Amino acid sequence: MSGEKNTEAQIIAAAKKIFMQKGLAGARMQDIADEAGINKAMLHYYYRSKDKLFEIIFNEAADNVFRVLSAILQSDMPFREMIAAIIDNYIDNLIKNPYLPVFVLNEIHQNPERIVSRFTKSGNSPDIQAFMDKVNKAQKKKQIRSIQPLQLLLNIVSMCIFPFAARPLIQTVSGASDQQWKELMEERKALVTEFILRALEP
Amino acid sequence: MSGEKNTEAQIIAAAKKIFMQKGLAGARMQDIADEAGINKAMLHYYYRSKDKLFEIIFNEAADNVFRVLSAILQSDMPFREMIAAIIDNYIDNLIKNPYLPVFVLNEIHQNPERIVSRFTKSGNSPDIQAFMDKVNKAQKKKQIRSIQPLQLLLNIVSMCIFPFAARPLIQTVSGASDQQWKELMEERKALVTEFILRALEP
DNA sequence: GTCTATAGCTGGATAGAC
DNA sequence: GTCTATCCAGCTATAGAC
Repeated sequence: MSGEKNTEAQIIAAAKKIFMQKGLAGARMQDIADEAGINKAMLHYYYRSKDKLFEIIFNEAADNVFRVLSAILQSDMPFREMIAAIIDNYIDNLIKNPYLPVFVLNEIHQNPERIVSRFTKSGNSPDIQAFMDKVNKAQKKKQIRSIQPLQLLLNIVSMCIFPFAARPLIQTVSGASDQQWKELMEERKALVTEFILRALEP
Repeated sequence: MSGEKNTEAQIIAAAKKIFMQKGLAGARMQDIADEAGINKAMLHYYYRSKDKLFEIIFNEAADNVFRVLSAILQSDMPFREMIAAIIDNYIDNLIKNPYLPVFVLNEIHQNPERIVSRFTKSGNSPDIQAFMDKVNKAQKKKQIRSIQPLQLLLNIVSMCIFPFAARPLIQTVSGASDQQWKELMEERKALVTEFILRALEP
């Protein structure tokens, strides 16, 4: 009875780290056990199988991706503030979770059904319709020029997420140190917001 | 002597398909053999090991990613045309190679040294400096407003590549069919170009 | 060159002692 | 609950016949 809750949490933390870095196929139960400072048998004792353990980690990660969007879409800030909030929150979140994009993108790609079911399961799926309504409303009011809402949303999340997915490549190409990388991403918060708002000027 | 050159090419084509979809860790030599219509032993006869075969496929894919950029960066078109050309070529290329982004991103992430060595090996590494010079020159001429060139480049490639990396998620969220997806991406060529040029207006 | 058979190893999962 | 030992499936790689 010594570990129990504690061991459980340690396993989740270790699994998160390993799965995020190596993906489902690349991760080894032994890696996770080592990371958690226990042995393989315990993993099965608590979480039955590799797949079950993975599912927990993946769902948590997928929810994380959605949550950032949906929280903001549900609020009713003015259009420009909403854009700024989406970008600020995404980039902040990704600075804290650098492996998230590649992990989620890769596993979705390997098994698309996973994300479909997670999205349908509602709870915190982002309300895309609400976003579209807001864009259309801002257009009617002549606050922004005409643009297809889905394409705008793609532009926003692309500019937020992609640099993190391509980080090793970007650091190689640009020769940026880890410190410079962080500064570059911090700069992006204001820069991307301004970039988008300028592009939308009527 | 029957197959020879032909068999070799068949193996590469099959390996490309399987590795692109499943990645290094997820792919099985048996999958590749099945796809090529031969048996496992042949793979080793021609390419020695799984790692060697993978390296060939990965290098080809990485070069592809770089080539799109470097060809345009080497030409000396006017600034606005260069932007349009980068976007057109990237999106066209990705419509033809939908698995490319996730594959390259994921494998770079698993083993960053791979891309570093590929980039250093020159040949067709994109000339980032040339891009930066062009942006600075356009700024001096007051053709565009002030922006850090690297950030601009990130914005451009992000908007081109990310949607393809996130395709299953986007189709789920938006409910787009495969046909609608293709139309959406075709639309993006003009849309992203206009979006960027508007954001850069002085 | 191409195939079948199999060696040799890795890794997920379980049995059973404590 | 936790550990050690072990089973067994699946995989890469090779040996050897044709």
